[in-house]
Amino acid sequence: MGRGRIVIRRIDNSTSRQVTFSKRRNGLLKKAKELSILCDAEVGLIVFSSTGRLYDYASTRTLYLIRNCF
Amino acid sequence: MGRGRIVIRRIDNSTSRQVTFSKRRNGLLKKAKELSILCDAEVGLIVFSSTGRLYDYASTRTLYLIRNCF
DNA sequence: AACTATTTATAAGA
DNA sequence: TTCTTATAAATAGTT
Repeated sequence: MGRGRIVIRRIDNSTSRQVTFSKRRNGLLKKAKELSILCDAEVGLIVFSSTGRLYDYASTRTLYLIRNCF
Repeated sequence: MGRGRIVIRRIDNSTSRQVTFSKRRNGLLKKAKELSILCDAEVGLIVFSSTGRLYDYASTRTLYLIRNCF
């Protein structure tokens, strides 16, 4: 899905890992939202970066439930 | 991302909605797992179908935390 | 942060 | 409904 194929294993180089995290995190959040809209499904997604920043998406009240866990 | 472009809105036809749900749910779960492995990130994903079935992925202990909410 | 060659996901069809 | 395939979309490597 890019200039070359990659193996799904931890990316060693921290800069590359950061860049890939940013790209794929955005892609994942977009697809989570699309799934909930297209299919009328409840979706809750949380992503923590290695630096502890939180990114999330939830279709309705799911997010509140999840956040109450932390 | 297929034979034609689609607009992101609720799919009216329930059969099509079911089929799309199945395909995209699998894709989303796969990408959630890839993100966690590639980028060493914590990822928690839960999806409820309209019939109430639960599908999920979590990189480590996230899932347990989420499940305790329900 | 943009670009683009290429891989991957998937909408429609069989 | 499982498999196929044409095509849209995501993204790896580059600039």
